[in-house]
Amino acid sequence: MDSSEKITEEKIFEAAADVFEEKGFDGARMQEIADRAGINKALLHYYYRTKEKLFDAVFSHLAGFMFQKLYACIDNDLPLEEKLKLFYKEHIGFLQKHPGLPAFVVNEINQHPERILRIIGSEPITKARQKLFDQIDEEMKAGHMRETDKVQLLINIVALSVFPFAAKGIIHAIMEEQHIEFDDFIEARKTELPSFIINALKVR
Amino acid sequence: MDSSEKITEEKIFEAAADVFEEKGFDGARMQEIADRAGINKALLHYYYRTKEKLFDAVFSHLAGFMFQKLYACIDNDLPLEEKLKLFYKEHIGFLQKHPGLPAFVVNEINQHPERILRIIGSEPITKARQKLFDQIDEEMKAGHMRETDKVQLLINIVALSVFPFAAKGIIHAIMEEQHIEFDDFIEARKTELPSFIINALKVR
DNA sequence: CTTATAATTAACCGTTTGGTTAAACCATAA
DNA sequence: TTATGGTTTAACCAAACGGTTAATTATAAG
Repeated sequence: MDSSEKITEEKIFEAAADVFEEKGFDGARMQEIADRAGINKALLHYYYRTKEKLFDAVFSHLAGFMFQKLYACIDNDLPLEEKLKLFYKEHIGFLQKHPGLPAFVVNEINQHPERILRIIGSEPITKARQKLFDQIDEEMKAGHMRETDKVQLLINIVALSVFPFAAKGIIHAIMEEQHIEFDDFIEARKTELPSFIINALKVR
Repeated sequence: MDSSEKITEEKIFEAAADVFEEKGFDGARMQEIADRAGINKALLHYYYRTKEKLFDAVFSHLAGFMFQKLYACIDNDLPLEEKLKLFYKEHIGFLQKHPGLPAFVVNEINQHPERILRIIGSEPITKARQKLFDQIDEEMKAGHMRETDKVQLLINIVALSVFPFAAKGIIHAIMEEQHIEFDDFIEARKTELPSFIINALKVR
């Protein structure tokens, strides 16, 4: 066997990730995963005993990947304004490279909410979130921003970048009607969103 | 037959709507729809020949319903500030009554984008959207709000109300960790979001 | 080379799935 | 009373599905 080839287990995992992300758990077929991995269907069950086990491996990897990247974009010591600018640049950049990820993760969690608990409660993510909350508290106390509910604000920030990807089918259709390229629309948000949020938080 | 009973076709349609909304097209089973409608499975195929046809009927009804309600909340002659306050009150109120709708519609469109075209391009919806765009243009020209991309703004407005429902599984988990009730979090957004947007649009 | 073990396959299996069929039911009107 | 036509059912069907089995091939150690 060519040693430069990917090992079988890895090929299976990657094919499974592609198929699950495209079609979801219910729509995915073990046969298609085997075909895309270029192997026999029985080999799937040799490495990952059941569809559920294979899915679990793929899902926790992808969901963990997504949340880890999200919070990594927040986890720095910049002042809030700079943090927001960097966040949307990096986070939207990440989503551009993985445009199908939000819809997949969001949907599978909606149908099996228990799957999220390990991931969202994990140590580094909890810490990054707390750090952001502390920073917001400080800047509010210092009078640099108007009084705001921290949790509401966090959800607002994330909703604005993630929603167009989670609802990509709809947004794409609307863009078509407005004669705008989806990619251009997204690219513009990297600078549009920071100023939108910063304005919303200004004291007056 | 008791004439006060719902006619069979309607019972089927409602059961199908429930099951499809809960499990999606791939996860839904014709047998379960029949069971919930209290009828024989063959009767499904008597009224709606195939699963696809039944799904199409349900989906276009639900998706049309959702978009129609969304745009109805915008379609009035109030000034922008008042319009936003009323919009979030009414639209979030609607979503509270149908919390599973966004996730269902968003997901099914992602997997079959062609399904959306009829709905989003329909006459009344196009008109309501154009009306909002005209109003934004006027208020910008009059100097009542800062220069903003209209399409970006529309998506921002909708993202903030819809996202927590489309990603309900995730948001619910985050709320649990923060010891907040999902319903309270949503209720607060009815007033939180208008002031957030209005602030973001203020000239200075 | 021999042998034990791991990887891989073709063929198969039981169950579930969407869908069909033929007969029964039932209101209605001639 | 009975013919009629829409409605409902039990039983059935072929295909697709996730998963298993038993045999074959590759790998490496003694």
